[in-house]
Amino acid sequence: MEFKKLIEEGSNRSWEIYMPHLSIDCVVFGFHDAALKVLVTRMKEKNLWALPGGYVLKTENINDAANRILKQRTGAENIYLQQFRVFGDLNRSEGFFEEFDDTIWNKQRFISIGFYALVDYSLVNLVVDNFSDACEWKSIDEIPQLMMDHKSIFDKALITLRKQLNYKPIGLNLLPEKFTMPELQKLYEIILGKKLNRGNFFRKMLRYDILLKLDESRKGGAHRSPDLYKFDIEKYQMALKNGLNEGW
Amino acid sequence: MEFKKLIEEGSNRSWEIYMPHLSIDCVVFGFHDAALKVLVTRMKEKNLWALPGGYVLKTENINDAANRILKQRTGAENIYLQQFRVFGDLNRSEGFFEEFDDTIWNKQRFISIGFYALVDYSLVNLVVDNFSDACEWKSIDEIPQLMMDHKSIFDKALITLRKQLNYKPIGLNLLPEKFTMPELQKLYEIILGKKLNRGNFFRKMLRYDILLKLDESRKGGAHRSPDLYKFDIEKYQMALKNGLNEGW
DNA sequence: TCAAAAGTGTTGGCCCTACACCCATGC
DNA sequence: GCATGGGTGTAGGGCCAACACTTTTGA
Repeated sequence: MEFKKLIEEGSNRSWEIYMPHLSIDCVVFGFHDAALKVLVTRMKEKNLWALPGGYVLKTENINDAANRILKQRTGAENIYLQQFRVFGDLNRSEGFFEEFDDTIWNKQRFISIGFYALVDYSLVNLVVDNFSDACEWKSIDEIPQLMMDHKSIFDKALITLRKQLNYKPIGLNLLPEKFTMPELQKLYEIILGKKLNRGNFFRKMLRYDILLKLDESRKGGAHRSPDLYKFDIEKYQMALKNGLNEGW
Repeated sequence: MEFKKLIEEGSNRSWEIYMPHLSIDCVVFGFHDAALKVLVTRMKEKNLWALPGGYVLKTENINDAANRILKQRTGAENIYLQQFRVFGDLNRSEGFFEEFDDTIWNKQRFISIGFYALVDYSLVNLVVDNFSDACEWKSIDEIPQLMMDHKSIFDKALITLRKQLNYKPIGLNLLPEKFTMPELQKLYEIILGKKLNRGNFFRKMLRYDILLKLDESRKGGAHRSPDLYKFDIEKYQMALKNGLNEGW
């Protein structure tokens, strides 16, 4: 059984180079075809879907590890990446790797740091690694059953993302450089899972003062050509740092 | 040297019962004398202040560990306790325990999960443990120098707390059961580090609809007696769950 | 009776909602 | 020219800051 061998051979090396009992799981969001997508991989043999993840080198910072793991999967660098929660319940991996020896790396208790990432769908090249036989984008409303507690990691990431909409700008990492207001609105609506009023969204977005209107419009639709915008990077970064609507 | 012995003797036991390389640090906030306070302990011999913390038993959930650690320190149970970030940089403990053997528990690399807690100052009984010779409340603007990266853990906790004010109710765990509006306002002002308008605070708080006005007032001041309030626990919990001002 | 704190009223401005109305485009 | 989607106008309400006024209390 090739998979079993892979795990067993990887085990020794893992014990050597990684922090034990510590893992990273990433919820990678992308936006495509008017849908919010999440990156999932399928484990060989097990035929089980999982969030992309990995371990932290003994000589590596946590954030660097998350970036490395994502780069291996997607080729993308300088991704918007944020830790949002630790998942460390005792029973989170119950029933997995039962067929292996207790000393096997993968069978240990793992405390996993959840990161979520926002990436430009068009810039990503998915990579299948040794332990997986598939790596795909799935719409957030068509996510297959996920292994262990990965479903709840995903849920928590989505909730966090939704909350972020209230006080942080979003879109720079999910949309192409140039985009229209209706496209941006669509992104918001899909993240939130509900319709927003067009005119009000339009003005609210402009009031945030993070957009630059371009002298072009998106031709090709059957109707009036919408104006193109891009983000004012500096103001966007400022808003990311300082928040948008903060009360008090 | 007694301290050294303590550490060395504790080491073996720690390796046995705790998850290696994983720690918990708690930023415990209390409110007293019109000041926001934080719990700090002083390590024996080292004469260095630190945030209260501990480790996670191999048989224990993360949140249970945090609760246990806090209960040992404060005697308080059912504390408002929330993880807010992981601190896992390579160099975070650089220079500590240098005089010990490399195999000693305390000298390892630790990834620390930061929790912050809100507790009723009056209900807490501070406990000095084996490794510390002091455990005290310090005002947030008079915090002594803290060991390792504990200062930045504290900073991040305070920032998180301030952000929470924008979308979560606060006070249930920091104030006594009955309190006045000016007292609640004082709490907000101290957390935020700035003055708020009295009338507007008053009405905004009432609009949140989480307060119950009592038929009593706080006698004794030299001036008009302020009305007493308490939190409507059910509505408070609802607001905690659903947020207060959420946009979109 | 007076100072100071606590409760309440008032005003103008901004944002939000909702809906309506134009404008542009491809058929 | 017509349907449709995109940009803009507008009326009403709520929240907000700022400030003023009134009430209550102990000295």
